[in-house]
Amino acid sequence: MRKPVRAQQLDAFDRKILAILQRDNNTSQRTIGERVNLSAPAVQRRIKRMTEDGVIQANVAVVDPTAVGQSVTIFAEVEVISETAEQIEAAKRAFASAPEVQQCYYVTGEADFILVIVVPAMTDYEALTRRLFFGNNNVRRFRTFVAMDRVKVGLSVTTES
Amino acid sequence: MRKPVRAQQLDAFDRKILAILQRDNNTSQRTIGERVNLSAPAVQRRIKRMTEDGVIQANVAVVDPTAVGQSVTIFAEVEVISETAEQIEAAKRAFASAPEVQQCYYVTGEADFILVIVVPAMTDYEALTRRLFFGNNNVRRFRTFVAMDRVKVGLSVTTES
DNA sequence: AATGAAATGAGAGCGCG
DNA sequence: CGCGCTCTCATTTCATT
Repeated sequence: MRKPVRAQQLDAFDRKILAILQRDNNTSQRTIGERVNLSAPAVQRRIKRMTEDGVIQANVAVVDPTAVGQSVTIFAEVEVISETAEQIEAAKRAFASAPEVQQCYYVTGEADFILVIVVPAMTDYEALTRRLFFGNNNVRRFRTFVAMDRVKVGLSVTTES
Repeated sequence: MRKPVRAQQLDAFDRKILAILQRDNNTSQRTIGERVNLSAPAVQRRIKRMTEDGVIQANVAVVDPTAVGQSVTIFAEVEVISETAEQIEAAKRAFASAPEVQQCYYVTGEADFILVIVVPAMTDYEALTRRLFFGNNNVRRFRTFVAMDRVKVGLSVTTES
């Protein structure tokens, strides 16, 4: 089940606050207030409300993968054989449950899934493919793209027009 | 230029702390200390050191794209014509500068770049392709994958073996 | 109904042993 | 590394429009 996001309209204040928090969520409420022309408690209320509403989904630290020995980033395009609802759900669960899989999207186009995978070395990816792709008889084929450079990385989203 | 990450060895404490901060960076130092069996100031010192060393790259809020009217997530595989260093750098800059482009990777394989793009609607993506792909005479071709479901999303990285 | 000002309490950031 | 302190910041209360 997915989070029930009561997507009500966000006003200009909310959007500005989100823009700041997406860059640095340790910014003090007083500082945010000064930048958006609001008092600290007002900022506090809005952040709380957006968190409850699921607009703010999490507050996380971004860690450099190479610093923790996870130096290989890989994209994998996966094509499945059967696209029945049960089969798709099973594949989603299988992919999402692997800790090496950072991101998993179900897509339209020439592939069915796109995975973003981070592993210490290529041998680990090889092992993962055996487990995740060759070990899954609903996977028809997959294509691998090895990242040579992380040109831009982020989950941030444009909140201002 | 890229950040100079003095990638020294992280011990088991550091890795546990990172694992916690990647889930919720608002966790108090006292709570973290209890979970990893360390005092709060010790936790603070480690976090400060890892931040200075670039292991922790940022602290950000994760915002639900649909809540801010950015409801379409798209993957684009881009193949370029010339792969000279200057041309590649120019492409990197062009892709990274677009705010709709959340993530951009330079990859090996059947494509040269993979982009993760988030826009309010398909028409916005269409406009973006004109600007970014058709307007760039070094782009040979590109393929589009529209995300129907964000099965798993994260920048988190496995810090524990 | 949402805001801003003031008071309270928790947590971060120090130096100390 | 842990213990104490200080001080900033988050959080609540209350009056106001």
